[in-house]
Amino acid sequence: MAESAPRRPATIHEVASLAGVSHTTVSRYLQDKDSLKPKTRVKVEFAVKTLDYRPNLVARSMRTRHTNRLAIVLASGMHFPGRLLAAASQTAHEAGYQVEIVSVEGGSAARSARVDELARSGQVEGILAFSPLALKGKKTNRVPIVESSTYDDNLHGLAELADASPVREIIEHLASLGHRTFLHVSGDIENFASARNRKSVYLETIERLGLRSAGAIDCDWSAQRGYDAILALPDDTEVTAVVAANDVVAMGVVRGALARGWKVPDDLSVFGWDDEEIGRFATPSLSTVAVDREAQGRVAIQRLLAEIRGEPAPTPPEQKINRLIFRESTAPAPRQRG
Amino acid sequence: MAESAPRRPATIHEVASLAGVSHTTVSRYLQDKDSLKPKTRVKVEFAVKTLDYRPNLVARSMRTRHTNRLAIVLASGMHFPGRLLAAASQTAHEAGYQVEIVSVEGGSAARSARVDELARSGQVEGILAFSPLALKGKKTNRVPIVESSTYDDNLHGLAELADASPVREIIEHLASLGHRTFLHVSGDIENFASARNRKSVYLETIERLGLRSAGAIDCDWSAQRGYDAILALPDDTEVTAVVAANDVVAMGVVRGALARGWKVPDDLSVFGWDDEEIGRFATPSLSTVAVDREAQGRVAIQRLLAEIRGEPAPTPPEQKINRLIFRESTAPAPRQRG
DNA sequence: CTGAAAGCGCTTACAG
DNA sequence: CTGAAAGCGCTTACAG
Repeated sequence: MAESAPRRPATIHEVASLAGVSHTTVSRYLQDKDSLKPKTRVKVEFAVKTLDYRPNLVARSMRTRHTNRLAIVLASGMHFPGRLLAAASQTAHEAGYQVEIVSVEGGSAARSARVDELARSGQVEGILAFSPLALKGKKTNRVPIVESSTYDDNLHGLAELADASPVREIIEHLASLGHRTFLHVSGDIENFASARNRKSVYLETIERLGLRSAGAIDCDWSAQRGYDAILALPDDTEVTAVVAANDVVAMGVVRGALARGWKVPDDLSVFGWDDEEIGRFATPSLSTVAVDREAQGRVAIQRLLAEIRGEPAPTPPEQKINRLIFRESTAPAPRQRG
Repeated sequence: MAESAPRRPATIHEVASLAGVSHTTVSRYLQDKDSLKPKTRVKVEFAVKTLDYRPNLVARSMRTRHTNRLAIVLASGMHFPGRLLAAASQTAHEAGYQVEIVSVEGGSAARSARVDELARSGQVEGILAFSPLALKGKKTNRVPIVESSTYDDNLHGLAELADASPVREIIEHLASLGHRTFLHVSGDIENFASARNRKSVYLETIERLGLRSAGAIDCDWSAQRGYDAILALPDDTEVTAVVAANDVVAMGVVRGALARGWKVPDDLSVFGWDDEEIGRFATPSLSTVAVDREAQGRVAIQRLLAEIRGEPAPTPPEQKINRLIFRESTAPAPRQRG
């Protein structure tokens, strides 16, 4: 079993000596095979194959001062947007970059320190951070960092992209169905700008439309908190519609309603967020917001690339990133309450 | 806005010259501050602070021939086991390694090529692959690669860890409830060893216990396939229990049953896998297999570290990794059918 | 078209 | 305790 295969990879010098040329020529072959004369090329080709040579990318990076790598930073344990990352990776590849995802542990300070270190390590040329950061100190000496929260914040007010704008649409839709008193089970307000944005849009819209809110409960994106939020409502609550932070929370809300003997959507309408597959098949299926994760990933990388190149931020895409999907968990408000 | 901050980080030489010492001394300071005499240390300390110096890790790696980095490879778009990765990262950190996650695109061949390239790039010291690979060619010249599928396969028969052993327990449990005819909606058989393992354990157990199977349907881990599998059953099917590949598929199965007018669990029992939060709050809540993702992540990294160090594979942990959870989606078999 | 030389930013024996 | 020198594996002007 224990192969005695050489662990040490071949170097460019070994290739050169086997081929009987200088290492300069081998390097040239690596950059552009056609720059060698055919006879030389064949010799080098043979040596590369024989030794199964691959250039050491660390050495190359050191010399070229380019790693062609970007990092996406997530908080450890954070829900992982697979489709967003796939799209981000692909966009980066098309621009000649490899993407790696780094999961950072600890509190905001520890995470920020790790990101700062990464940004100065010379290992990557740019960082996309989905982990909430608290970067301090000089921005100097480090590669560009695009923060997704900043990102959300910057887009606030830009109707097409602002992460929170669907909240307005959700409430307007529910109001058109006769709902008058709402409850918001927010996301992790403390750590996520998107959660803060949504909450503030919720409150603004309630106010603007002259509706009532029974509260905006802070939460941690967990189903249990959604469940608890419903159980905490008084028996004579006038709430007939709940806007939940995401589908997981929404599922907890639905279950909480059932536990109280309320029917969904007959007695209570519930709106989720994320269009999770499992919510589409739940009973009742969840009304939700489908987010174009691919577009988000693409746009985020494009922003980062622009910063790296020193170009102005790219214009946001035309298409809507968020789309409301109406399913079984929402219905007209019940007569007796509203 | 456009800060004119120097993009180029300070080098060790600049620190040395500001401190009035040799760069050797600065390097020494980086390794062990106490190896300098106090007066010198203060000077270096000051220069490091002033220039906001961080060593270039690429250069360091080149010299030390160590990157202290491991890669975890996932297939692009693949469901992302956040808790597993968090545990894997932490275990690696404790051993002095940073972990990066690389998402690879394309078919099996393209993905394998990318992994092979990574394994020879000198950028990482080991790779943990959760993407199904088809590595060919010599194993030589590349860093250790632990494949999660191989991993599952190796553990097959090792009751405590084998990924598929809960299937046996599930069937035994359901049989004890009077179920006699089963349906298995498998995972992605083609690409995942774990899916293959579970299917074969399913078939073995059915056989061993003298039960009946209406089939083991290949699937892609999607709810839609679970739904379709149920709709495809004949009206007079004797199936009273379904073992689904995961909670998402199970949710599709439940919904499919409802669409046919069957009650869950009264007419049909459904078992999922993964203990997803959303399935805990679904109605009916899903019976499922809770997987200790943290332990999986830890063990996988430990295996990789052992290979890197040339040590024998570590002994698997004592505790069970999988635990059955019985919820509302399973019940005794209906009288009229079984 | 090819080679000799310099250098990317570090670390590590080796002297002193 | 500190410094001069060599070298990690590449690429890139510069000559020829």
